[in-house]
Amino acid sequence: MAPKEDKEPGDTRRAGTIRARIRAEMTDEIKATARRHLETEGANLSLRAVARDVGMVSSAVYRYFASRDDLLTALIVDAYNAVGEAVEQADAGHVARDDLRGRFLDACRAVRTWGLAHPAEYALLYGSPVPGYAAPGDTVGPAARTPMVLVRIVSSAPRATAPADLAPALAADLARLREMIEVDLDDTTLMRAMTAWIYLFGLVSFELFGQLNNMIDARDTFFDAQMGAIADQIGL
Amino acid sequence: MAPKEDKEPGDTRRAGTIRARIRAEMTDEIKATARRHLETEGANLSLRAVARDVGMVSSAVYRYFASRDDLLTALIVDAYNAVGEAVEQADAGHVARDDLRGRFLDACRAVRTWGLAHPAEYALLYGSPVPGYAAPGDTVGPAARTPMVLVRIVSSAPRATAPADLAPALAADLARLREMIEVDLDDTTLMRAMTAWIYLFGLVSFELFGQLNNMIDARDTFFDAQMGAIADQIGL
DNA sequence: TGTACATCAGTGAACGCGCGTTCACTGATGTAC
DNA sequence: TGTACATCAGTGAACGCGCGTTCACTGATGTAC
Repeated sequence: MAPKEDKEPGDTRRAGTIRARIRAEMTDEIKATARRHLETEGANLSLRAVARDVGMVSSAVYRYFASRDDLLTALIVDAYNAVGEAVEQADAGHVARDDLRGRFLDACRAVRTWGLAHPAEYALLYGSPVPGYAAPGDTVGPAARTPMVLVRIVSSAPRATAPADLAPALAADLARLREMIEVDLDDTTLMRAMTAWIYLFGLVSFELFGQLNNMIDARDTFFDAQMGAIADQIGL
Repeated sequence: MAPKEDKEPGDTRRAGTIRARIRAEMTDEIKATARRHLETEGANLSLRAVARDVGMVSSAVYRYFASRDDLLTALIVDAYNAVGEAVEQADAGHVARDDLRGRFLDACRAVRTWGLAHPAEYALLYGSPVPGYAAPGDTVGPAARTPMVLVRIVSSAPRATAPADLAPALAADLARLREMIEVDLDDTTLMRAMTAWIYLFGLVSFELFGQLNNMIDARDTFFDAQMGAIADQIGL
């Protein structure tokens, strides 16, 4: 992640002034309006349409975001943080800390609930890449919040007895990953955490993207049953 | 699926005439060009740009497809058939018919291979829904080909001993599903087949949509290891 | 085998829109002395 | 406390594009007799 000068166009570094407060409010309003537009237009978001809805001329948006892509990035970062926070709170709210399976299922349900409530933002994060848009480094921190919760829960389980027998290249990936996330866990457990992570988002994506239509109507039950099977699989 | 009059605009029912042959070739060329455009522009496909590339005026495309959405539908149907066929052939090519685990893993690899070769088409099928586009019934048959292969493999395994204990609503979904696919298998096995199906596409989507970037470089090995874990889980 | 008529593919102009981004500008708010 | 100057938010016009779809039309291909 390049440590680029974090100076937005027209940033008034010191908060507290009326101007700074209004600026923050306007920024939020633009983002909120853009989020509403995502619902109907998907990722091909129109900066002009957003400006119209906010009630300003299209060029004025450039006082807040340097380009359409910058606005998209802000939405993505916000959305990653929103899911991440929902999942973190779901886990934190679980009083029985040693009920790992319960904590795991609650965390998973939090992702699904957030996704159902914000399908367009979910699609922005986990759906098809936006053509011509390259996510900057700013997104990786927020993006990691949700998998981190899963990893912490899974890594609290008793260690697997047999060491994993993995190809060297994959073992190297896992070693690097382990350093990045700074959690102490063996290869088998890390692979299991990834299984859970991938399955969770695969399932939510299938539901939100319509792949379960005309097949499964009992969505809540189906979700619980399937995530339960994965919890079994990863030893929770 | 409504039995709508299957008459395309300007359809010359009897093939064999020069005109009909040229028409078929032009249709293919338009679709091929549109597929190329998908790679760079994603689902917001421009009919005019496609026409330009084919070398005709934009209005001429309307002799072949009634609208932009119709063209999209044709691409989607073709793509579902392409993955489906790849998976069917992978399974058919597996000589040891009782090596269920091998057949399963080969079928899964076929999906991934196809996806890596055609990422834009994959995204069209399994990524974010295209804003403003509603898939017509024509797609459900082709879409079912891939999961059908998985179901057939999984259902060849020995039956689970204990009957599944599922909520009535979900059991009803599964009963309906069982009738639709006309395969004789118990609830547990059907749920397992769905686990495999969902995990497979979750994993391929994560890889193609960039969620594994900067995490896993040994993609082939990771895929095999993860799908192997799922094969264990579903008793193959 | 020839001819009259019907069908079809493709053209080019038009309708009525939309877009992201730049630029010179005005008037209000904030800051330093 | 007052004043001069700097910063900032928002305007409105413009640039140079793009889009899907309709329509009247021409000229070529196909069909029925």
